[in-house]
Amino acid sequence: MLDLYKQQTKCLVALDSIIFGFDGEELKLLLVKRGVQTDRDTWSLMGGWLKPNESLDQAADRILFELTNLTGVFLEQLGAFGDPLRDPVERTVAVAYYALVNVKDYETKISDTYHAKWFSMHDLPELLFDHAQMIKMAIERLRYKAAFHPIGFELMPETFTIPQIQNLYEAIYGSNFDKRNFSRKILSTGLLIKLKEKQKGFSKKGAFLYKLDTEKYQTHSDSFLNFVPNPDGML
Amino acid sequence: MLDLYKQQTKCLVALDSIIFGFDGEELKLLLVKRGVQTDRDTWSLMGGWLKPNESLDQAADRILFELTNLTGVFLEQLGAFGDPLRDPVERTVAVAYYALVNVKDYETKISDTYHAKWFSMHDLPELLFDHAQMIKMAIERLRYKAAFHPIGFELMPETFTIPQIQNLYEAIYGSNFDKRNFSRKILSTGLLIKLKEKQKGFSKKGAFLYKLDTEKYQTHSDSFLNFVPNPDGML
DNA sequence: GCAAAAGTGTTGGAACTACACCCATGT
DNA sequence: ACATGGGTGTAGTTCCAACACTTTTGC
Repeated sequence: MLDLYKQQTKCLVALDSIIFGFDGEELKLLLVKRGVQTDRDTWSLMGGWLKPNESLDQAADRILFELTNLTGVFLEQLGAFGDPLRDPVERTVAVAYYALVNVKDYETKISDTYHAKWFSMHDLPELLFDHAQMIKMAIERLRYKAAFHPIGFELMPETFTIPQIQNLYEAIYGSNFDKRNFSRKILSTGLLIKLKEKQKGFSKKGAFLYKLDTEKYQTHSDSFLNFVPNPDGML
Repeated sequence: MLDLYKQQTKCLVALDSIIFGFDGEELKLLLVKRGVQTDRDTWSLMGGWLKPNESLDQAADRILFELTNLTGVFLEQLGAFGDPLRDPVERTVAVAYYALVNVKDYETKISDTYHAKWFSMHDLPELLFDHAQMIKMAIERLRYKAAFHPIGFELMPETFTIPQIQNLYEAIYGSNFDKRNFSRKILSTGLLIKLKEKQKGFSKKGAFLYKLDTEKYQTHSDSFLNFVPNPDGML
C-alpha cells in the first residue's frame, strides 16, 4: 500500500488570508510586504506554510494571529489554488481564507514584523502570484454570503450606528441603498439592540448606537435572510 | 529565498470527488471500493493524486474521467481538507470537488477498473477517512447553490418532465413541494423548451417532455433566481 | 369505470421598492 | 438661521404560499 503513496509528488502547502476591514467609510484589505527575498517590493496577502501537526483551519488562525494578534476572528475557507505555475519558485498549493475584522480591534494590536498596510479595495497595488484572483473570488464570496447571512457585523466595532452599517453594505456591493428601506430591513432581523447613547462628533444630530445581540446572532448565524436591498433586480 | 521554501514540510495532495447522480427517483452518490490495500473493504469517494503539471481543476477532471469516461461534467471545488490525522498513512491534504452527472450518461460509459456503485443518499456505507464529512458538506453546498442557480438541470437527462425535476428538487431538499407552485416557478425561468412528445409508460396520462434552452442557460447560469419553494420559511 | 398521475387558476397576505418630510444640533 | 446628517411612514406592486378540481389514459 505504501508504494502508492511513496511514488506520488508532494507539494508545499501555503495558506493565504484575504483580510477585510472596514473603517466606517470604505472596505479595506490588509496586505503585507513579502518577507521572502524575491519580489521584495511586491505586496501580497498575509500567508504562511502549513506545519506538520496542524489542520488547515488552525494554520490559517495561527497565521492571522501572527500578523494581527487577534483571535476569534471570522475566518472561513475560500478554496484551494493549485495552478502548477502559480508560484514560480516551487510547486505550491495555496489554501485561501478570508477574514473579517474591524479595523479598530486591529489597530491596537498590529505586529510590526510584517510591513502591513490597509488598502482601499479600489486602489490595490500589484500583487504577488495569483493573489489578485484570490481577492476577486473573496469579494464575490463576501457579497454572496453577506446577502443572506448577517456576517457584516463581523466587520463592525462593538457599537455602531445604522448609517455605519449601511455604509458597510454599500461598500460591499458598490451601490447605494435607500436609508429608510435599509434601516427597516436591518432592524427587522431582531439582531440589534438599541443603546441609550448617541454617536456624537460626526454628525450634528448624532446617531443612536446599537450593539449586536450576540445570543441571537449565534443562534441565527446560519439562518437565511435577505439583507441587501435590490433596486431593479441586482443580484 | 529558497531556504524558506526548503525547510517547509511537504504534503501529498489528493483529489476526491463527490459524484451526485439522479435516477428520476432518488439522489445518489457514486462510490468506489478503494484500490489501495488498506481498508480494502471500505467504500470511498473516487479520488486520486495531484500530478506535477496539472492544476487542481484539471486533476479533478482527469480523475472523474478515469472513472466515468465523461467530460464536460459540472465539477466545482468544494474545499480543502487537511486535518493532520485524516489519512493515517501519511499527511495528506485533500481537495474535494463535487460533480453533477445524470445517471443515464454514466451507465453507458462506466469503467470497470474501479468497482463503482451508486448508493442512495439515505443508505450510505461506512466511508474512508473524512469522506463522510466531505459528503455532508457537498450536500449542503448543493442545497445552497441549487436554491439560486439552475444547476439542477445538470443532473437531468437531455429531455425530462416537470414532475421529474420536481422529484429531483424534492430529493435534494428532502421535502415535498406543491406541484402547481413548483411548475410555475421552474417555467418562469424561461430556461425550458416544451417538446411535442410526451413521456409515456410511467404514468397513464403521460407528461410532456422538456429540454433545457442551453443558450439561455449559458447566459443565465450565474444569475440569481429563487428556485426552491419555501413553505413555512425553511432555508 | 376507476385508479393514478398530469395539468392548471385564484386569492389573501407578506415583502419589497419608491418616495418626502421633519428633527436635532453644531456652526 | 442654516446646513448637515438622522430618523421615520405610506402606498402601490410584486411575489409567494395555500389550496382543489379537471384531464388523460391504461387497466
